Amino acid sequence: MKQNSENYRSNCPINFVLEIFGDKWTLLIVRDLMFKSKRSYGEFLQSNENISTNILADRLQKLEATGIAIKEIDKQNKSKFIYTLTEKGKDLLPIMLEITAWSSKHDATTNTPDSFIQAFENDKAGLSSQILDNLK
Amino acid sequence: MKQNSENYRSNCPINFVLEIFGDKWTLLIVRDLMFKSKRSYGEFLQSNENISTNILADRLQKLEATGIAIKEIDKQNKSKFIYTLTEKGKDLLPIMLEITAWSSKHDATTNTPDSFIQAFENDKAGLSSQILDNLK
DNA sequence: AAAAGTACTTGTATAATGCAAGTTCTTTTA
DNA sequence: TAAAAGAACTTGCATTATACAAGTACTTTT
Repeated sequence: MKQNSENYRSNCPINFVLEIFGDKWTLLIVRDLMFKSKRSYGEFLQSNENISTNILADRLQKLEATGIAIKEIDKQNKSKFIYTLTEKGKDLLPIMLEITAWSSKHDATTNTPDSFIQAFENDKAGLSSQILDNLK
Repeated sequence: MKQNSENYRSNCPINFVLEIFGDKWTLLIVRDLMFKSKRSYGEFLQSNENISTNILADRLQKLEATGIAIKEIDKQNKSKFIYTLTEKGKDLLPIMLEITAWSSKHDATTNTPDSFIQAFENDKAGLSSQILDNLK
């Protein structure tokens, strides 16, 4: 039997993403890693949405477990860990861009910069590679 | 004051999507509406993931409240309601396609048809308009 | 008029989340 | 070199969300 081989509710690709990101917090950490150059527990804690410490710890561990981020000791400061996106994590960029575009269109209060919208509409590839370069 | 004007946790576009879709069920209903030609409560109930009746009722009401779907009496059968995607709901298509592509790449057990992957890579616009045509 | 179909609602147990406080390990400061 | 500070969690408990089983209301078919 191959159905639901890893205890997923189904083998649907939409469901697969929900099993990882189907909560109110996980994707915010990806956002911080991808767009805000945040890397440490303390930095993630400071985001506007106010994540709790236990939820943050849990989600970081799940992001590691699912191979979306890795955790390493900071070489400059050994009391610190830094998290970085794996290739699998970086591959989420097109989803993140489309989400941003959708919210910008449908949420009047979104704070998306105009420059992003312009770049997204006129030069999606350029925008993407700029963001990915930033992660190196 | 304009910050967090509608009681969102922040004005971030990623967060905006999470406030609507940040759970394990809501996006599955959108999937069923968008890709599976499902329209009624009873049809949504039958999906593989096994949603509970109270959660389904709650999510359908939220999808209406957020303007992503509308609920109407079925003219052929007045004991039945049918749900359809609004323009705002249809605008989720690029996100859904990117999610499908990501899962297909990173989940070995995904059931995404090869024909989808081909179309997504070679003719994204054609794939999109074919899906949207189907919703009319 | 009775049965079946469709869409929910309700009650209750379990699980997830939110909040405040405490712990451990490393680095800096006195 | 001992004390304080920084960073990353962990723990306990109250609140909220979800899961499961059962029941209700309205419409259509028999």
